[in-house]
Amino acid sequence: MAAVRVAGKAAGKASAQPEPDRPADTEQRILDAAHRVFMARGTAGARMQDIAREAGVNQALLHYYFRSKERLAEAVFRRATSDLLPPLIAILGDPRIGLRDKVTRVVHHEIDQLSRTPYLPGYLLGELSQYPQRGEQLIALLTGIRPSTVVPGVLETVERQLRAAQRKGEIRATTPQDFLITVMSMCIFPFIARPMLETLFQWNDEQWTSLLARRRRELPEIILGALRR
Amino acid sequence: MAAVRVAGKAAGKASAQPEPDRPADTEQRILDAAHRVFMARGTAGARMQDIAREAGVNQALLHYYFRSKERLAEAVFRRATSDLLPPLIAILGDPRIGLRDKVTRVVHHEIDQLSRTPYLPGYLLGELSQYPQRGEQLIALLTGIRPSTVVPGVLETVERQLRAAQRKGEIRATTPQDFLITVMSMCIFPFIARPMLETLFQWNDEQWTSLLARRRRELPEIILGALRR
DNA sequence: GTCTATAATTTGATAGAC
DNA sequence: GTCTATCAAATTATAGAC
Repeated sequence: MAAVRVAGKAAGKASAQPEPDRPADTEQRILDAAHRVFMARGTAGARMQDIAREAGVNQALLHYYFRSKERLAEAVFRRATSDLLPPLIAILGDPRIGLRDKVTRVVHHEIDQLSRTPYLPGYLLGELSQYPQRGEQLIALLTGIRPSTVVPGVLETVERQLRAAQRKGEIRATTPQDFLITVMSMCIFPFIARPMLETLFQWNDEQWTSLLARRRRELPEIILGALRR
Repeated sequence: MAAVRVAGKAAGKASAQPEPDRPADTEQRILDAAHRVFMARGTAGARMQDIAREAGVNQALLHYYFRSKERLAEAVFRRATSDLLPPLIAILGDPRIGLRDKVTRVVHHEIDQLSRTPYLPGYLLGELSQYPQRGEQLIALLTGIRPSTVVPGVLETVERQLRAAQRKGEIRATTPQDFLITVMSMCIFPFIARPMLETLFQWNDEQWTSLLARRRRELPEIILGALRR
């Protein structure tokens, strides 16, 4: 069924380890390889054999370290969300950062991050819609263990700032949820839709790069404009 | 690996056919069933056996009508894009519809359509990132056969309208591609991100419905606000 | 820890009766 | 056209040597 190729970086030494290039931490090598394969093909489409080849080991080692494909999938999902969400929450939840500055920083952070890991959002959202257990995993990750106070905290902070700006007549009335959805939509959607956009608009890589640079620059004003009354 | 359940409507008579509820056109029943299963689990995660059960026939019949899973996947993809894109193009490409009206109509159409088929965008964009051949299928569908003039036509029309509005000082300078990406981001992203939003915000169905109604009402103004200089 | 070989299961596809 | 039975290949997982 002719699927996409996995992004190269065959035996790249991503992490830090003494050895010139060989062993490095095997478990880490496997996790890195799994990350790439799961990102590119999704959990259902990923093959243990491909991950083994990508990691430069045999398939049995995958089971030695991770027991089963499901466990490996969980580990990859955990790492993916850890890479993406905490920095975002740190910015959004910081009450010392004003609204305008906050929007700018989030836009820049998201576009920079996703430029490096373009498959990430499609993978994450696909996982969340296809496997209900990932939702619980997400919650668990955000909290340590118990029902989250992290997100409510962020929402409260943002709400306070929105209300203040609204009182000053700078923006229309809106909920923090709507605000966050707007910001995320504008930042993330183009990455998920990239193949469609390239097809519809007959774009090459250069035009894509140019779009990203333009939106990185203009999105903060566009989003703030969308909030004005 | 515990995947999502396929949306019910077990033997629902979606199309038009004389028979009370039984045979109906078998090929159509299979395609409907395949549509539901592919939407919910993606092509890689879909199982021919599940589709057969969903259609109330045996697995051999699937091959009798569609030859292979790949062919069936193509048929589903074709139908999905046919449902989604042409109406959108009809609105966007119509030069008689003014910019403001156009945004409103697109927002309403998209949110109404996706409320009925919430899996559609996630499925489509997932397919397009995972199987390069879908891009060509998409092009072929938009044109009949040869390199498309449909999308360029839409872009030209929209660009003319954007330029006119810009000359009148109503909006900032922007490309039709940026404009369309903004509109699509705002309409489509929440549907792809729904499981994440429900998890992060601890939402139930009612709160989701309420969000959709609110955004259906407010998005046109928000988007037009985003365009203002 | 890592390998080779192989088991066990799943899954797409076909043969052939009706 | 539709079914049952079955095949062949793919894929996850394990046994056991080194």
